Amino acid sequence: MARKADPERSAARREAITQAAAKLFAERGFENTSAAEIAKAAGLSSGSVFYYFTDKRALFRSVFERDLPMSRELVQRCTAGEDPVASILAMVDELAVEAMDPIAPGILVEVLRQAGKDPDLMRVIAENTAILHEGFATLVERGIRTGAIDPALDPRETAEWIQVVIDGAFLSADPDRDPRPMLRRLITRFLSRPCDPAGKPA
Amino acid sequence: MARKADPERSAARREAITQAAAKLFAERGFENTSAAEIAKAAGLSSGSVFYYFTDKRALFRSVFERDLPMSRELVQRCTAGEDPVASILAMVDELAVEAMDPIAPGILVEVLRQAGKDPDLMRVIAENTAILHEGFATLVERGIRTGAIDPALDPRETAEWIQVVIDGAFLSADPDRDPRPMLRRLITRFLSRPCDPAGKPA
DNA sequence: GTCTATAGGGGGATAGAC
DNA sequence: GTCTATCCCCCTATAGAC
Repeated sequence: MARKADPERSAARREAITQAAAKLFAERGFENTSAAEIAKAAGLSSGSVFYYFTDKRALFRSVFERDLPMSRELVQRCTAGEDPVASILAMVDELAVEAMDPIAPGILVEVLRQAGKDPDLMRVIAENTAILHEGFATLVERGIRTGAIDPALDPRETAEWIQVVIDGAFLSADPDRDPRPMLRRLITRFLSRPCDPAGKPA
Repeated sequence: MARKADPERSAARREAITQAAAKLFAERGFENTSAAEIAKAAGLSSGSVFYYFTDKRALFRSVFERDLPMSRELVQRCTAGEDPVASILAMVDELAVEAMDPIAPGILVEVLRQAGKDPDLMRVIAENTAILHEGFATLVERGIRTGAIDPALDPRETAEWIQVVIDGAFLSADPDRDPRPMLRRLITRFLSRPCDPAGKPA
């Protein structure tokens, strides 16, 4: 029985607003989604939205602040593996699964657009990118040392390009189509030494 | 000396508005760019903008309608070559050069967002994508027949993935960095038969 | 054709009751 | 904490003079 200042109920409310906002922002865009619409979708009034969030941009940021712990966990888990190339592919696979979320393309596009206008959001996004970048770069470097990855590659630049390909996959994601097989082919061959058969040639 | 209804002056005006709009839309987004700002940048009044374009969306579309003839020409020129893989790389190279335009990431993001809201714009974009898609698919098929490309690949799906990679490169384009070398590596290896050295192993 | 002025509508954020 | 009501700014698109 909620007494006062129930922090659980409060957190649940915030989360409900964030989720409703994510869906609407992805479908209709930031500027074309009014606080009133978000409030309605979350089952409360527009006044309450501004009780939980100082303004609309803060609400938008909350969508991505949720991702930071997930990215950290993903990198930590994947950099623990033995085989660097397999670990990279595991990371890519997991990120690709997120791309199959129906709202993924919309929300990616929207965040890129808004990041240029909101320095706070920019920081959140940059941190998320940096976390993944570090993970990929570490694994690429490790792969070069073990000889599984082409030593002609620069680890940081290679990490960036892996992210470029993933971003591309997010952009044109189709919930009905699993991007992972082709992503694996792209990345495996991108990383491999000039004439080696990739990883396991089957 | 311009007499009346000078069609040249008129076209130049339209073009000036379109160019100013492209820059501002890319930098600040569609909704955050007012007709007055575009007018000012193009050196006329907001009323005149609506003399040349029925509404703001039509103005946005005009930015991309310019691209259609360019894409057609590009495909025609590149499908005329002898070596299919080299032709694909030539197409990718040319598209990548466009990605080095400072406004490229912004305008790509913006068009993806707006295409979902404006069926007319959607048609323009779909046609441009289709033109490039046909070009790539034709070349992939040709490459499979000549034995230069892995026959395990489906031409249309492969064409889509080439475009995915290009879109990714556009998204994170940096005017100071030439994406072409890495794009070439990605695509060459993506296409090649399982154990062949890519194209020219040097 | 190009301008100025404005009608007309929408929505972010707040005030204040409950 | 949650609501309703509303202030106030901005912007698209048009009207009408020149």
